[in-house]
Amino acid sequence: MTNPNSLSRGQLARETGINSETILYYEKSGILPAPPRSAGGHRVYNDTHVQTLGFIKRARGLGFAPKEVRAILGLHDEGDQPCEKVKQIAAQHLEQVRSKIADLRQIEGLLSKTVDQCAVETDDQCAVLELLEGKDISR
Amino acid sequence: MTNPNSLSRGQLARETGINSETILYYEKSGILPAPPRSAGGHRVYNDTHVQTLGFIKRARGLGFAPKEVRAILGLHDEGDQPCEKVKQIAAQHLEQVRSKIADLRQIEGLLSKTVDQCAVETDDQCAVLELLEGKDISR
DNA sequence: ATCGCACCTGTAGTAACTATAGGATCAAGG
DNA sequence: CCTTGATCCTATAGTTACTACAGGTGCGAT
Repeated sequence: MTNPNSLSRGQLARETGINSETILYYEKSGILPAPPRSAGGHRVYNDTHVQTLGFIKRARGLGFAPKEVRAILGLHDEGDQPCEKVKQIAAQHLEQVRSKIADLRQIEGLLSKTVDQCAVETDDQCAVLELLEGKDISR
Repeated sequence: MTNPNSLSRGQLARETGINSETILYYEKSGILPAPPRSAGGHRVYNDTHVQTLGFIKRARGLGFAPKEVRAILGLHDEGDQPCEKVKQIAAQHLEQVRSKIADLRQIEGLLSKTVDQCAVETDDQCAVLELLEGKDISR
């Protein structure tokens, strides 16, 4: 039973691998619904919170910005016709991911070339520094 | 003369494309040396500031974290034998870039597959949502 | 000399958390 | 049953890297 239906914040944190302070923050920021409370005022979470946090974690893991996650979760609740909008958000995100990959590839090429060059020219001047100083290192 | 030797903060901002408030912030955070002042207390920048800001901008553009930039600039000043340390920072950064690319590639694959699938299965359930809900979409 | 823009300092806001302080509650052991 | 220690509560502050504002002064152009 990895899914008991009554957990404390600490248990929820351990269950989901999300920092227990972060859980409070998620509640404050409206991304996680406020759970019922015990007589003494302690939060009592259940399966749906485990699921929602899992959703958030996976989405963040896929690089969706918190804003996007909020947007998706919001749609989820509204019920309208979420698929279209979710797809739209996902497609847009996919584009961002692709352009980020392209950027990083370029950076990678430049950096690796420079670091290699640094290994060759023993001392003279640092190729990395030259790159950062805006010099043309293509020689 | 794209490089006059006496510029105001606004001019420096325009010259480098860096927000003029950010220039103040860089000074406070120790990444940009404090310039001399005019009689009335206004900052008077010069070429070296233009260069340093350019350096910072390029490094940030290459994805170096501000911490790393500070580290590199610090070495620059200390003079020790910067090349080795700079190379080390750059190589480490390169590794990070590469692993980020790998992560993003995986995300890209998953997302694009899912979005495509979403285009096919007209309505039923949203494939993107199913992915985020942790279901196995590989079918 | 004056007008208005740019500058000054200092503070607050932003996002997304993380951490702390001081006090209350819960659950387990004696 | 009652104590004790872990966990929880709220509220506030710190973090990073900026951005924005407020209220007041300097600077350059007319």
